[in-house]
Amino acid sequence: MLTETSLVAELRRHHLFSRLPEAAIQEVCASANLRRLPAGAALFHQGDKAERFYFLFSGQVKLHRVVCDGQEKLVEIIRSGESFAEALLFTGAPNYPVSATALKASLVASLHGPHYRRMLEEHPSICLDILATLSIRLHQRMNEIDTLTLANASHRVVRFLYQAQDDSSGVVTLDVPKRLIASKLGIQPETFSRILHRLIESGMINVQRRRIEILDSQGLAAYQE
Amino acid sequence: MLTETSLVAELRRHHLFSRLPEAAIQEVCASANLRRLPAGAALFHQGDKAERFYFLFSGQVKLHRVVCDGQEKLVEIIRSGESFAEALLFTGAPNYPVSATALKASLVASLHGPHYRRMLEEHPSICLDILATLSIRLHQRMNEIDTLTLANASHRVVRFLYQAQDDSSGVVTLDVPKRLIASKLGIQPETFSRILHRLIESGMINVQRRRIEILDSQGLAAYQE
DNA sequence: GACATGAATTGACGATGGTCAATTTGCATC
DNA sequence: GATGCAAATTGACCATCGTCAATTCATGTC
Repeated sequence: MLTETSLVAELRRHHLFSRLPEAAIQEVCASANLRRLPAGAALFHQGDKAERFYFLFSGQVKLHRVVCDGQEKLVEIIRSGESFAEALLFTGAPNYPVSATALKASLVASLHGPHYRRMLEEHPSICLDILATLSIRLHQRMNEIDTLTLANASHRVVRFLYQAQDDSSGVVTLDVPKRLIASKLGIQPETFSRILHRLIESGMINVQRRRIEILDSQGLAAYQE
Repeated sequence: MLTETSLVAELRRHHLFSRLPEAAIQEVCASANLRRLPAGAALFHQGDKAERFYFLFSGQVKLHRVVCDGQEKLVEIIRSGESFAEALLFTGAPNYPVSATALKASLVASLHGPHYRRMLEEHPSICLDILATLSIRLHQRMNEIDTLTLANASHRVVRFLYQAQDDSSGVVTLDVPKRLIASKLGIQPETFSRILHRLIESGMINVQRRRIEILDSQGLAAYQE
């Protein structure tokens, strides 16, 4: 049961809920739970039965998969205000394809999938919004696939820097450990470190802790070519 | 204008249209074109203005992208009965993110996106079906990303063989040239050839032309580990 | 401030896979 | 069957990246 008005108000701002009439929101909240996760706690595991989806009020959650040789692969970082595992509402897949773990202490709403789905069937106009979100995510994935098939690791890193620029200000602020970035790029932490170093030496970027400054944007672009 | 009844009937079997009332189908067909493509012909190019989406009646079409260094990357093979470029209906993206080229002589319906979208807004119940399709595709992409981040090329090939089995009969029939498969796996044709050869030598598979037979399923699984 | 723990870095080494080139095979067309 | 062209294969070589190990650095706790 989710009652606190400030939290419900935050939920309403999300596109999954913004067009639902008040009564429907109330009903969804009635079957919702609030969960507090300390840093490092697991929310669900890959393969678990998937009846619930989630909304992150505060904190940070990572979605990750274990691939065959036991290695862990970062799929996505969830930030406050975002929903996750909602795609399962529609596929009918019975299990989560990823694991979810809190990176920082987090506050999440756990929502009942089938319940929400019934709401959706009664208010189908929202579907178009959701379609838009999913389509965009599909393109993001395609972009990632591009990045991963780029021949060498340097290209991937440079491409990542481009895409991660906060606002074309030339500054990239990493909000997760570098080894997770490396995992997402499909390279080893050591390799990531070496490539950054090479870019520093050639005067293209400047790195301080988790703050990366792009000095020579054209040079980087040329490096990609 | 799409009039031929057998083609319209085929269109109706697709989930994008199956739930539309007759009148709506008629209207969609009124703004549709029929296009015949010889093998090798381009349907649209990456970056083109995206006002239309497509349905393939017969033949084979590839969706591909040109990545930065001029190399071409296979995104997807479209087979008859499938629609493509329909995700753009919802994102509002103005341009195609891929190019489409006929691999074999093909017959496609070219449908007007905005027109169809208006239909959808009037019959929102179909949206749930479309949501399901998109969600499934999202998972496929995630799987591909897994494949691509697997450490080495052999793993990718083995994984591909597993996923491409027609019906767990242990037979994989490639319906496109091997170099396109290699492209999709993010490796070079030469490497693909060598890995297949290695698998043959170790007695795990048998290759005749484009027909690959999996002899030792357990052995392959172990190879993956 | 000392200490502990995990992240990041750096070096050395070796396997993997890309590149280039030459050759063979398969397929379609005349 | 002969010809031409693209696909596929094979070999040799080398750059790249992963692995292992040691070290430094950062962060939080007592």
